[in-house]
Amino acid sequence: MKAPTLHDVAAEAGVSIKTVSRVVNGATTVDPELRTRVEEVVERLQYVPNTLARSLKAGTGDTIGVVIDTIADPFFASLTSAVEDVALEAGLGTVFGSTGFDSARERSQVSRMAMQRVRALILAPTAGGHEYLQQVRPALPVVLVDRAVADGSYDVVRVDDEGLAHQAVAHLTARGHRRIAFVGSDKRFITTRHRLDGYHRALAEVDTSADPELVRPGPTRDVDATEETLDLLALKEPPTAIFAANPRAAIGVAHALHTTSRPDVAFISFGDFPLARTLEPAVTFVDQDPSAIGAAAMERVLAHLDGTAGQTQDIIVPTRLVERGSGEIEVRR
Amino acid sequence: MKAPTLHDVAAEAGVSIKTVSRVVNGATTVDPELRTRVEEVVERLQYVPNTLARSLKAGTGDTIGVVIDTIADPFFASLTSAVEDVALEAGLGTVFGSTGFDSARERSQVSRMAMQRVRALILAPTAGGHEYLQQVRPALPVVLVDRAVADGSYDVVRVDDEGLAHQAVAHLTARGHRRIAFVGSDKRFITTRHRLDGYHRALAEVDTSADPELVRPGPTRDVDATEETLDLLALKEPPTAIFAANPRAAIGVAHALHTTSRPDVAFISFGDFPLARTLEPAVTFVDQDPSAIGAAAMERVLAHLDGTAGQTQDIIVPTRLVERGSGEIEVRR
DNA sequence: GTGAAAGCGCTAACAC
DNA sequence: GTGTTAGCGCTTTCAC
Repeated sequence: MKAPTLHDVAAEAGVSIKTVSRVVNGATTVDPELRTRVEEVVERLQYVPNTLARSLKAGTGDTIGVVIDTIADPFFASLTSAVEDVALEAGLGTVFGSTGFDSARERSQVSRMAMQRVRALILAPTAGGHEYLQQVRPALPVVLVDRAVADGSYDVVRVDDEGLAHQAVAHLTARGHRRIAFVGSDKRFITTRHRLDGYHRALAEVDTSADPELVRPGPTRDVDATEETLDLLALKEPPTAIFAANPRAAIGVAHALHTTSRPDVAFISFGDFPLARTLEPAVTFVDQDPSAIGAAAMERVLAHLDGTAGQTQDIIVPTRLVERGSGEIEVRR
Repeated sequence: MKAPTLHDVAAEAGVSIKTVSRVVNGATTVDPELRTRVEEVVERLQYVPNTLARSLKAGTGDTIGVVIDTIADPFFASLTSAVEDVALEAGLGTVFGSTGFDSARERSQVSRMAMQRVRALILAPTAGGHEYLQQVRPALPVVLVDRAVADGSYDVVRVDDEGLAHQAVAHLTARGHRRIAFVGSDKRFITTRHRLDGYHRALAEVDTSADPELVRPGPTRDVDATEETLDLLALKEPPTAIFAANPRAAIGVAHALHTTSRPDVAFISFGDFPLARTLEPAVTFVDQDPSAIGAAAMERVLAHLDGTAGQTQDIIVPTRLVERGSGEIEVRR
């Protein structure tokens, strides 16, 4: 039981294959009588046009590819959702693939998408090398999201990691904090390193250097961030404030702070998370705006497809620090 | 600057197009010398096989389609992530489309996927009619997730909404609660109605009928659930316990409960959410296990593709109630 | 072990 | 306004 083709419809309606094609594609130059006859047969045979064939003919597909760490991460889920919304308006579908933070898997996902002839690729690059991308590029516009790669020749849409981390930590130093801990998720990520740079710069501005004991860029799961935080609180000289470098880490930190009843520790998160506004005190955060990043990336893709992209761009999506209480706690005297 | 084809490689290597095809597809029956020559040219020309053409020839694509409310919902993000993991092992890619709860958009997403000749469809149906699905079905295995449609002839993978809601509410009545509020997200969803049924049954078992004032199935955003909760708490006879019918509503309820300092109100959520374990008291919940649903749905899809699917199945993924404190609060005397 | 030719479903020329 | 033809890139006979 195969799907009917243009040919089948044409035979059934007693017209040529091309006439059916015209009807299906809404051409106006078709005799009204033939048109209705064809439409009737299309309906009866349940004819569904085959995009594969169309795309093969056209030389390019009608989907755009999104390759990210994992769709289960709310940051990337929002980002991808925004990409889909913009893509859909342009009549493009969305395929996605997750890397699981593995650069070999990233390569295989990208390769699969290149074989599928996606129109363009939106990629959150892993920590690995990206020379291979040069090879797909001629055929395929690539827009990076969230982080750049060493080779600066790609379009990127991201936030100002260094600057925002600096702003957050300066927010804390302005309230007298000097022992400020840094809890991140994975030092291998360039974003974590940039946020760490901002952290150090803010401390340097108040003539302080970070106590290595307070710098924990490592955890990859919440529970680790919780453990790191518990460990920090148990130090001889514990931190008076904590900067969490991403929402995942922040959730772990928040858990530790609450289960040990330490609302006196100042706390700022890089990225919002559900219930951050509900905790006592509510969690001050730097907004990451994933959906703005996704929408901007997709707009950039459309520009490439239009041929209006011009020079390589490094787009910094504007964000802000939202004061909710936890970041405004003054240092204890 | 077009992508090179088998033909280009063949010409360059001085062999036939078929030999190149064999090499690319890893056939063993190729002269080693020719093989290396071809491989060298493939590398030099950056040849990328065209899946579109392969699929056209094969008559079917190599992706599976996932159509859900929105990928920004953590429930569906986890579900989709699990689908992708299983699909990838089977060598299949994942396309997704969101309905935005709109049944017209659902139809257009499904239609787009049918045109793309996805191998199978995993669908979380909207509230609208689904007669149209009958038409795609012959060509396309369909597995529903999270909720069924009126026509019971589709495979479904879901949890036991009625039974779990009953279990949650019975958990509350067992602790003396009789004034138990129901806060949902959208009455139009069949899942909400099933959960409401379970709610009513549990109350009936203790010879109580629900006070209509306490039943709020309507909110669609957190802020609404927050407002509904504040309104409930302000009643002359407020509820002593609240059952939130989904995580989105639960986040709203939790916010209201915490900002008004009402830890005395018992509370159970249908579905876990980040920080549910961190709040005071930690939130008791019924597990929804989205990733088990996604994995089971994809396994079912693979069975269809193997031709081993057999009868239509209604798969109920086992779940459990996790006691964390908020659901174990006894009624005040 | 290798190659020539046909055809997957469609659209874009180009006749009629 | 409508039909015929060629060919998109690939795989699959079936000869050699």
